[in-house]
Amino acid sequence: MNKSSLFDGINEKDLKKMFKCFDTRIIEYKKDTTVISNMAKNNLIGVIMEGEAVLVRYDYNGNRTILEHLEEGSVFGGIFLSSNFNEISVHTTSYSKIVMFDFDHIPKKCNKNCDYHTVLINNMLSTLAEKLQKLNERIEILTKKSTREKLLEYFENTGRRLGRKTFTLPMSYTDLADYFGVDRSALMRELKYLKDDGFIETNKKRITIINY
Amino acid sequence: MNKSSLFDGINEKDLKKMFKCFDTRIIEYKKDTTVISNMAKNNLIGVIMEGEAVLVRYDYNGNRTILEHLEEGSVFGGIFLSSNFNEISVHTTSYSKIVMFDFDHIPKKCNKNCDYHTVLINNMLSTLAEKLQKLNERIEILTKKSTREKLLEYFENTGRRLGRKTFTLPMSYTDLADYFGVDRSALMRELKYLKDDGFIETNKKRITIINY
DNA sequence: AATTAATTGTTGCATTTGCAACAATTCTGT
DNA sequence: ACAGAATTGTTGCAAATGCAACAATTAATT
Repeated sequence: MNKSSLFDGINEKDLKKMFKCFDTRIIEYKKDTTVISNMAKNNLIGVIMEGEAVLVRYDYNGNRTILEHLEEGSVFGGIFLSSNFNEISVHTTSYSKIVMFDFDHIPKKCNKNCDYHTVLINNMLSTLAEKLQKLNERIEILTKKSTREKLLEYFENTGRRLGRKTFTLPMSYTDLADYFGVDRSALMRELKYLKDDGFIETNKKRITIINY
Repeated sequence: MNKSSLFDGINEKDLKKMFKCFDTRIIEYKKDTTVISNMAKNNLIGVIMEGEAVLVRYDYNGNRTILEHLEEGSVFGGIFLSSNFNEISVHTTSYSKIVMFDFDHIPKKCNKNCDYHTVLINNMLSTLAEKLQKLNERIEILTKKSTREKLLEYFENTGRRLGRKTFTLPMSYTDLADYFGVDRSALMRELKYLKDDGFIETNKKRITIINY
């Protein structure tokens, strides 16, 4: 059950103790349920113990954008977001079991001074640092001026991370276009040009980077 | 001297103790000095105690990009960056006094169990959260499709934060274009269109949002 | 297995943007 | 106070991109 890096190194028994001490609620949700709305304004931390969900945002037009896919172990909460986001909520995309507690518990020195507390704080630091890394990587891509550069940078990053030249995209092209902040059809077009120019080969969502 | 939010709530005396315990180096730099290069690869945390600096990045073409302006109190370090950034360094833009120590000291339980330690960890959590907020806000802008939308979003955010419709840009238009990942001349052009269309008024770097 | 929903792939066209180049202005250092 | 550097402001033009619209394919639901 303990798949989240936030709880890494905390054993089952301590975790139970902690959940009690933190006044944690573990809630089970059916598919397609709104877990919390208006998230940016509160101080809750949530961890997906089982299932999947999405972090979504509604803009003033009512358009829904997926900000993040949350899977087993993912951590979410207002603390990770910009405070001028308005309507942010979490929706389950499958049956899910989610733990929620108040962020304030983390820095507070527990009166029982539980030893898992130190571990949890370290994990929280790592979790925040990881999120920062991801955001920085995305910014790096978003600031590239052309869609071509965005694609190449993204492919190189993915290739480097996996240590190989061929890989399957972890998301749909529709989502990739959103990730790049770019029109989907424009992305497909540029993808074709990249193939024509011999930079990559593709087969559905399988990408191969060509060494030139 | 203690102007950084990282050291908030830690008094002068404790700070000195802490610096000793953390094996901290306080170094003074002349203007235009490289403080550290290849930063993404190490684990150092730096805090600007006095002066100003920039966080810069050299890409494979040797082009220099300013990633962040660091002022008194700013915190920098590999932990805040994406690991696949290559050449990141810090350059002073004025005489500066900078504190550096290893990040590993922060989560580690100090053997003397100094009470400022808890405070420091809390501050570190806030610092990380603040950085996340800033990055999220920038991503929000970067994913807008047009320069016009980017400008409007940015102006609205700034106006909301300051609680007024008129304000002075905190950076040059050149830097703003970089922040948006957009060509500078294209930004100037769009700015003119926004004026023509009555969305804003400008006088040098003074912007007024027009209620329509 | 059949129906519906979602994603992919493609294209024409208008608009936006980047790029290059230059003059004007403001800022900085000596 | 001056010289050089940096920033601002503008423009023409080519290239890239967004938008709309649609068919084809694949995935999901009942």
